[in-house]
Amino acid sequence: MPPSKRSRATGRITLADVASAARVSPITVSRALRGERGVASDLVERVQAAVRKLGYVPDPAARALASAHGSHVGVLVPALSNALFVDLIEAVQRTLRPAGYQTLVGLTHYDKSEEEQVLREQLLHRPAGLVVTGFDHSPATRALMAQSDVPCVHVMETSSDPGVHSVGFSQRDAAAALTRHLLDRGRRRIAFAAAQLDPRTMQRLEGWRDELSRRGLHDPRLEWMNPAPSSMALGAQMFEQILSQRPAVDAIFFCNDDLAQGALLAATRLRIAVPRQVAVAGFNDLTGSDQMVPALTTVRTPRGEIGAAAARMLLELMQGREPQQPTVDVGFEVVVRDST
Amino acid sequence: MPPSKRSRATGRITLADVASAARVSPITVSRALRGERGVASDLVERVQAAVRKLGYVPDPAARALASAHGSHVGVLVPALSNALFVDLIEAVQRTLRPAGYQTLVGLTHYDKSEEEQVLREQLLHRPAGLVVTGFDHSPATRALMAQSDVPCVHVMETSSDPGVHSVGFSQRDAAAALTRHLLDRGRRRIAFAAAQLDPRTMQRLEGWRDELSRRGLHDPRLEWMNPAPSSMALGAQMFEQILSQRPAVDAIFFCNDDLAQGALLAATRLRIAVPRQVAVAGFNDLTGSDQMVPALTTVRTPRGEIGAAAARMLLELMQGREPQQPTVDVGFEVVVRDST
DNA sequence: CTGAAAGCGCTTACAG
DNA sequence: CTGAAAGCGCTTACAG
Repeated sequence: MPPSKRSRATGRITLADVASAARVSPITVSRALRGERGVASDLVERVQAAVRKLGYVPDPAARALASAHGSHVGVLVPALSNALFVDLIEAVQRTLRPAGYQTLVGLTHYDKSEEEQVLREQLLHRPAGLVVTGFDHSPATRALMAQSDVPCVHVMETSSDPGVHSVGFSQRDAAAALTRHLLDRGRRRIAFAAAQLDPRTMQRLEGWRDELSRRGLHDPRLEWMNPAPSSMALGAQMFEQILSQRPAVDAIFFCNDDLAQGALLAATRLRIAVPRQVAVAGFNDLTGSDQMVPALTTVRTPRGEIGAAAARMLLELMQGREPQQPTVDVGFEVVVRDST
Repeated sequence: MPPSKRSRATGRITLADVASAARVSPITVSRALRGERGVASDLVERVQAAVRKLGYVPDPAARALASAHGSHVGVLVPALSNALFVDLIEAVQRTLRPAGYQTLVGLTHYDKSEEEQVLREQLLHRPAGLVVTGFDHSPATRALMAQSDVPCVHVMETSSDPGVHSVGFSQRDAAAALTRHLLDRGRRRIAFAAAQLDPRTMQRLEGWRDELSRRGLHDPRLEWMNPAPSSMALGAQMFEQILSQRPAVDAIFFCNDDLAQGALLAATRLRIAVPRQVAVAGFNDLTGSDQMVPALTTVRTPRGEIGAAAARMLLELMQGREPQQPTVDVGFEVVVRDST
């Protein structure tokens, strides 16, 4: 029977209905459902029975209004066009959903002021928690996060600052490890080719520099930094440019796999022998990298683990507990294939 | 000054604050802000001035509780691993955000019962509107959507059923057009290779069948249907299988670009001449397809337009207006490159 | 065209 | 350990 048009009643089963069915007060139902302890176990059972019988589900809006926050978590990432973040979000969502939290994705498009704007909107919706990419934010963004006292976990990078929670790995170490691999293969004129130039890319640049400087092999003319968005097409273009302007280069380390994939396709087109003439390496081990010809050497970055671990950490924080470790380093793995 | 610990006051600027500043009643503020007409223009101005002066922003939770629904839109898509849906979501979000709506992404993983579950959760949050992929839902899903009376726009496919709102294109016609292109190129033994086997893929199969049957060229043994998730690796594998088991095949129509990209890479690896020995075509024109060697012939599907048009249509519906057209067909384009 | 009252469905802070 | 009251910040339905 549809509710009368003139009434505001929603016809919804409410907490009050459960309370009268269980013959307890609404507050007790509320407490029992949220697992607050200090509720007699027989009452909890009566409440649960009534909930099952009536098919009661709490109203998130009412809950959000009455309590300090909603039952959703905001996740701020640069863009979904980078498959890295798609994997991250899938993992976050998979961990949070069973705990009853919705995931609200905010896209910053690698822009600090857009991030600030998105965060502002997200905060209006009073999220129960926040997952934020990296540490490079505008002062206003930092201030918003601090004021809001919404639990927050940073991902992709790690920090040892007190009070900061993070899950990631050392971008710098990972880049250094890959560079070391190229050196071990006998490469000496190793170019670094990057696009987008986000903070993590710049950390990879540092790792590459560290490793080469240490052996006196660092040559700033082999740094190819392009602020344009990363893409296969750009990788192809950079590959051609680098080889034509620096013919002696014997390896190129691309800061992301899509660039490297584009480079490998350009090599096929131009009939440039990889790795014989020039080795090509990427970063992130994205879809298709193992299918390239030759298969791409890269760094596998465990974004699935990062997402899951960050979500678990956030779950602790949202329950008012301090996680065992404020920082989780999930590591990385150099995946050697045929392109180096 | 932080709010007293003992008070429930949030310190937030409320509609009541705006009302007293503007010297009108709270209801008038509410009406003015929602653009409800029938509010004197001088009052509207006073309200707007007060809002600006106080920096007031409405509380979504309170709004959601008091009214029938929240200020967010649920978007149900199969998976973010298919770049198609990433583009769709970006476009939806770009259109909805300026109108004050948040986008809540629900992932169904190509599973009808998971879709049902996700929809159930979404509905609990009382979305203002819904964007749903396709028309193939479980009976329970259909019932939930019908009962909820949340405005809903279906995307990717179109329907002419009364009362149904949709934005998409004819998957079947698009596949037929691509098949025609292959026939025009002189191909006669054209295989159809598909993965995932979602409804749209099956419609493409029909389009391929239509076109070949019409000329007496349809051969069911050239249908390669694999329910596994679509990927470059699978495309490579299917390519090898098809050529070894059906050596006379002179073209392969892959139902999605990632499969076709994998096939092209396999061809490079196996030194099979494309398109000389066998033509390869894909579908969707995903990132990288123009970079392949040879560049991939495919069908460009305007998911950006679909997302934007669907969001605009939903905006109308959420304002209680009926859109000019209940169905928008955005069309498609066969993009001929070098692989056919 | 405008408003006073009631209510949306929960949880908080207090009291016992 | 449990509850009656008040309140979160809006909008609805009614009346004028």
